[in-house]
Amino acid sequence: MPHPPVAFHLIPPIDLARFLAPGRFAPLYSVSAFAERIFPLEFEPRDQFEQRLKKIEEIRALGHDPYPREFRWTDTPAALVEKFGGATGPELEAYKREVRVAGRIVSIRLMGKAGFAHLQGAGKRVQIYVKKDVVGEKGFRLFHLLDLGDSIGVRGHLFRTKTNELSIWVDEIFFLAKALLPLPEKWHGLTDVELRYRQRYLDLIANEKSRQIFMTRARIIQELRRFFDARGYIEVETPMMHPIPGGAAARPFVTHHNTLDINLYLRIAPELYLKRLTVGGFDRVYEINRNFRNEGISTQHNPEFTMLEFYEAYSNYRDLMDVNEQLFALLAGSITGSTSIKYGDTELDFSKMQRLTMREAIVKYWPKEAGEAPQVEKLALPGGAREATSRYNAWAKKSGAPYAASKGQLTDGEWTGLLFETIAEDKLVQPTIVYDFPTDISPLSKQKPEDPSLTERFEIIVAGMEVANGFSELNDPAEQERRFLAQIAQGGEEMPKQLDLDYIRALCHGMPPTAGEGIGIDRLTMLLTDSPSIRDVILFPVLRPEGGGESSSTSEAHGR
RNA sequence: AGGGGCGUAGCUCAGUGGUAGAGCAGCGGCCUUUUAAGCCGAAGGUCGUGGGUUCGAUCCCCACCGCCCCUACCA
Repeated sequence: MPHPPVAFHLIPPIDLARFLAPGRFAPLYSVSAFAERIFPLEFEPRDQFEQRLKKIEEIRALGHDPYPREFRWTDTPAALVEKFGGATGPELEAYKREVRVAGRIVSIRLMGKAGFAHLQGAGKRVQIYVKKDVVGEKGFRLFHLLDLGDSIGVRGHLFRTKTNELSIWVDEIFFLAKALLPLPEKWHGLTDVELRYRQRYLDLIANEKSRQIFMTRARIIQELRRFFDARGYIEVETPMMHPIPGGAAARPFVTHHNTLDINLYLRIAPELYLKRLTVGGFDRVYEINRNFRNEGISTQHNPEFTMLEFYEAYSNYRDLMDVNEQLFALLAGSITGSTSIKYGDTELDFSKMQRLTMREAIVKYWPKEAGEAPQVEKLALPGGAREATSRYNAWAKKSGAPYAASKGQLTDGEWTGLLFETIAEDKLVQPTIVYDFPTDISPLSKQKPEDPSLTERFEIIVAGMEVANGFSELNDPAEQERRFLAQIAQGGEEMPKQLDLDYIRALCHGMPPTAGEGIGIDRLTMLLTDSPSIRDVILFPVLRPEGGGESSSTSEAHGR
């Protein structure tokens, strides 16, 4: 059986005599003073908190540092379960080696002069057996002082109990850290969603499912890095604080730099900086990082969210579509073991992606009850999308179907986009590439040579969610300036207020033909972990502050 | 922002117009292979907050706070 190398030598052994010298563990503060200070903060339950503070003193009295510096371990609980889960009692007896294991105590069963507990570490539990005869009087007193939630280390060897559970026969207990507050209920765990989000640390301890989701999220990001690294991309970090927010249409958060005395905006997209890098000769770049949008919160929106953005010189949006089909199939396979994955009540098949132009999608998902579907050619005519929308809306009003509400005057392209979102987007459950977006709603994409009203842009929609958005990047500085100015002229809170002149200047130095794309990591993770809400895949989603934080009606970011 | 739902012990949940209950956790006791350990005993609550109706409100009504879901917003 494998015996992993143990890195005991990395840190020189401590001088125990000096370390345990009298007074060494004298409390730095009085327990009751701590309790007085902390309880205005309302950490509950107070009785258990105080009980445990007293135990700290008793642990000190036994000669243990209640908060020691380290513990040299040989195996995690998870590793033991993995390696020895199948070993029989006699096998363990024959292969009797010393193990040193650390973990959090998640169950205790005390029985007079012996007892059992479960140590949880690296996501798995292993049982320990502590016998007074073995650990001695003091060791057993320490065992008695343990609470659920405490961190301990043990030294011992593996065996199987009468009921055949893999367990550690403990020779020595090392106290590692005190838990002053109790763990959630051991059987039902933590089910209150609000508590799960606010106190994610408890959720992670108590709910294996939650732990798995975040492990999977980490693997997804790992896989993505591997995918792009293998294709000659380099990873970069561009600014999160922008003097001019750009690269998307969204309301930014505002912050202030004191020394420079300027307002800065938390970025709504890294796009314009990444393309400056393409100008600079980084032909393949990607960034995985946060964007911030001062907008609504829902099961699909968190004010800060993680995007992968990547740019590839000398390619176009068709190349990206092909890359995406590979990437999504590969990810689904490596993360879930199959290209067909369960999401809610449906099976999503990532082995292929339907491709539809935006106009085709409108025609395909036009409700029969709303009358004859418009022709693709009709939608392309001036006023065509608008006419179709009003025909649809007339029916929607009567039938109670979603209404395509427009604010103000819309252009043909905006009508097309609106109609698409109203009737088609949420119908796109199976992975679908929707392409050829109207120019009017795609200020950063290159137009189609044969039809300047459309751009070489696509989105990947899965389970009705936009998970990716890519295009052939507009690199004509004159055309880019025209579109920026049009946006500014149009106004509105989510439109840029100011021309990003340096970006135009960068384009003037010549950006090679480039294809670029953003993939929403949070939504991708939702799909691959079968999570219905984005908050299930974000460790600390945005919530209102606890205890009724001040309601600042003077939010600068809103400018209202 | 609008609609619906929820808020009872640290956690998971019952419950009632007459002032509150269980399990787990915690406390005391018994128990040297248990495993949602068991047994005995004691403790733990401004029933989210504030008003109102009522002789009496945790329950009914109103407002507020927080969370969840749907809609809206989010190219």
